[in-house]
Amino acid sequence: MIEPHDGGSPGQRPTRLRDVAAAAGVDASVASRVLNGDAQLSVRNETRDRVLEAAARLNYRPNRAARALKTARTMAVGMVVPDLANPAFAMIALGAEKRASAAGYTLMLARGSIPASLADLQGRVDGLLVAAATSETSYRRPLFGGVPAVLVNRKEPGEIASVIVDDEAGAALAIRHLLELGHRRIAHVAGPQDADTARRRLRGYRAALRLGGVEAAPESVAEASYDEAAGHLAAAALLRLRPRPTALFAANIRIAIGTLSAVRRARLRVPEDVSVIGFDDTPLASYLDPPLTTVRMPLEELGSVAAESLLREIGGRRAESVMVDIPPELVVRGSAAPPPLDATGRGS
Amino acid sequence: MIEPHDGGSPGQRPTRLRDVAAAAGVDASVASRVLNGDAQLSVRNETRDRVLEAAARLNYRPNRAARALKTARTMAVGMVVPDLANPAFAMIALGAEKRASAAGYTLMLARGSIPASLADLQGRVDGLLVAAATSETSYRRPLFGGVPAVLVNRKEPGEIASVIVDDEAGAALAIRHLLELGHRRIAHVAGPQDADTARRRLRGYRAALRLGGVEAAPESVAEASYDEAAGHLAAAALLRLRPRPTALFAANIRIAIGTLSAVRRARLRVPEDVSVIGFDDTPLASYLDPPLTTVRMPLEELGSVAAESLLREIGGRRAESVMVDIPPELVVRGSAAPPPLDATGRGS
DNA sequence: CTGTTAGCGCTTTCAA
DNA sequence: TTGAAAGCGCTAACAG
Repeated sequence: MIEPHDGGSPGQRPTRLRDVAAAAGVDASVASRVLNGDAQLSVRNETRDRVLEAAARLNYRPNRAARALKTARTMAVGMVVPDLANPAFAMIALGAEKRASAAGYTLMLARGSIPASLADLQGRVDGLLVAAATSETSYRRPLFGGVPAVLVNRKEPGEIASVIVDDEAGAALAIRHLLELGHRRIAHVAGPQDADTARRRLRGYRAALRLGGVEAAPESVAEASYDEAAGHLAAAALLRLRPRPTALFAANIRIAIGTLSAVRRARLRVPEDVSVIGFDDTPLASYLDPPLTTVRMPLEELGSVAAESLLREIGGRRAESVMVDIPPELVVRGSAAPPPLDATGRGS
Repeated sequence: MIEPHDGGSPGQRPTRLRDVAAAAGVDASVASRVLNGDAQLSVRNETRDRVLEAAARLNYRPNRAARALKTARTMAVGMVVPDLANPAFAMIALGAEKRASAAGYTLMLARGSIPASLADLQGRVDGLLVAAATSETSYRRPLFGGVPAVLVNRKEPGEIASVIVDDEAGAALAIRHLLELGHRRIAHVAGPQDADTARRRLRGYRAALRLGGVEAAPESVAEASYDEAAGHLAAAALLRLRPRPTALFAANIRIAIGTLSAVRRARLRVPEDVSVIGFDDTPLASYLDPPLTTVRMPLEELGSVAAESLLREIGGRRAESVMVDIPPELVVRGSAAPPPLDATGRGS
C-alpha cells in the first residue's frame, strides 16, 4: 500500500494526455486532435469514441501550463480595478465576462495599481482590461510590457485603445433635467480630477449649464475622491455656499450617497430643499432615501465592448478607441424636484 | 522586410532565459539559479552581476507557463465569489490578497458558481478560496478536482476546511442591543436559508431572544436573498404583522438597505417607530439615513486567515476548519433606539 | 486514418 | 564555480 488510506486525492497524479491515449490505444497526438475537435483530422468514429470515452472515464483535464507553453496563449483575460467596492465595476465586469466567455476566455479580476497588477498578471493572461487609475501621465504600450490592453472607462493620451461611455452626455442629461425643473444654482460634487471620467463629467456639467444660459461659478464645483466620505465632505462645503445651491450633481454613486447624507446633516430635505442627482445606476440606488434620481450609463455594455476590443487586440488586429453608442438614460426617482419657491439662497 | 513597419511591439519576441544567459556568457541553468536566488549555488560575484545586469538590460520576464509546467505550481490563488456587488466580498478579498501576496502569491477573483469557476480556474491557480454558494449539499474533495480549496465564510458538511467568523455571536450582539433598548417584538429579515451564513445568523437571533426571555414567533422571520430588492419585500411583509415589530434585524448590508427603504415606504420612521440593525459594516453604512447601526464582522481578517489556511493546504499540510477569533463588534449609529412608548403594536 | 518527431522555456540533477 | 542533459505535458508539422 503506497497510497495512505485516508487521502487518495492528494497523492493521485492527474491523468495526462498520454494516459488517455494509452487507454484508447492510440497515439497522444491523435488523442490531442480528437479532444480539441481538430477539423482537419479524419478519424474513424470508432477511434474517436474510444478516445472520448477514455478521457471521460479517466476524468482527463488538460494541463493548462503545458498547453499555454506550447500555444503561447492562456485563454484568459484579466481585468484590473482600483476598488472592488465600487458597484459600477461589478457591472462592467459582468459584461466583460459574458463577452469573454463567449469567445472561450476566462475573465479574472485583480485589484490594484497598474504596475503591480501587470507584474502579477503578466504571463497569466493574454490581455488586460484596465479600469485602474494611475498616476502615469501617458499610457504607452511599453507600460504593459507588450501585453495587449484596453482601457475601460478611461481615455488617456497614449497608444492604448480605450472604450468609454458618454460621460459628458450623461452629465448633461442630469443638468438639463435640473434646469427644466427650474434650478439655476446647480453645484457639482465632482470626482477626482486625475480620473478622466471625473473630468468628462465635469465638462458635461459645465457645457450643459452654459447651454442653459446659466453661469457656472467656479466655487460651485467641489472635488472629491470617489467614495462616500469624500463626497460627504465636498457636498457639505458646497452647501455652505451663499446663496446656497438648490441642486447638487454627484459624480458617481458613492459620492451621491455621501452627498445625500451631507444634505441631511445640514438639516435640509431632499428634494424639497435641495435636489440631488447621482451618476451610475446600481441596485442600491432605488433603495436610498429618497430613491436616487440618477444617470444610468450602459456599464454592462461597456464591459462587453471593451472585452470585444481586447479580443481584437489579442487577435493581432489593432483595436480603435470607441465610445459605446448606447446613450445614457436619466432614471427619474425621488431625489430631484423643483427648487423651493423661496429659493433666495439665504439658507434657513 | 518580414516585420510590417507599423507595429514593432507585437512582432518582438520576448527575452528568454537563454538570451539572458547568452548575453552574460553563461549557461541557462546558471542564469536560472542566479535569478532565482538559489542559496545552494556558489557563483562568483562577477558572474552573478553579469547575469543580473543582462536580465535587467534585456528586461527579462520569466515565462510563467514554462515555469508552471516545470514546477507544477502557478503561484496564484483564486477566489470565487457569487456576486461582485456585495461590498463584504471586497473586504474579504482585501485581506486574502494581502496574506497571499506576502507569501508571493497573486490573488485572482472570479465570479460564478463553483462548477463553472472550477473549470475556468483549474490549472491556473494552486488553490481556491470559495465564497460562492452552491446547490451542492456536500462539499467533497472531488468537487474541486483535487485542487486545494478552503471555504470562506461558509461551513458545509464535507471534507473541505472552512474559515468563518462568528455570525451567531454577531447576530446575538444585535439582538442583545435591541433587547437592552427595550424591544420585545424583534423580527428578522433573514438571508437565504440555503446559505450557511444566513442560517447561523438566524440561529444567533433565535438564541439571543430565548436568552432574553422573549419568544420568537415563527412569523417574525422572513427570508430574503442577499439583495436590496428581496430585503425590501421581506421587510415590508414583516411590517404588516400585527402587532407590528418594533425592531428589524437585517441579515446583511444589502438586505439592511432594502429594509430601511421598506420602513420608510410604510411611512414609519427609523428609529422612532422601528429600529433597524444591519449586519456587516461597509463604508456605506455610516452614510445611510439614518446612519446604520450594524454589526462589524472581522472580514478582512477572515480573508487573511482563509488565505493562510489555503496556503497550508497548498503546502500539503491539511488545514483545519477555524473560526476567526476576533469577536464581532456592534457599531452603534443612528438606526436603533428604544421602542415607541405607545408600542401597542396596533400600527398607525 | 494514424504515428513520429520536435520543441515551447524553464528548473534541476548530476557531472566536470 | 559552471555546464550538460533531461524532461515537465502538450500541440503541430510531417511522414507513413
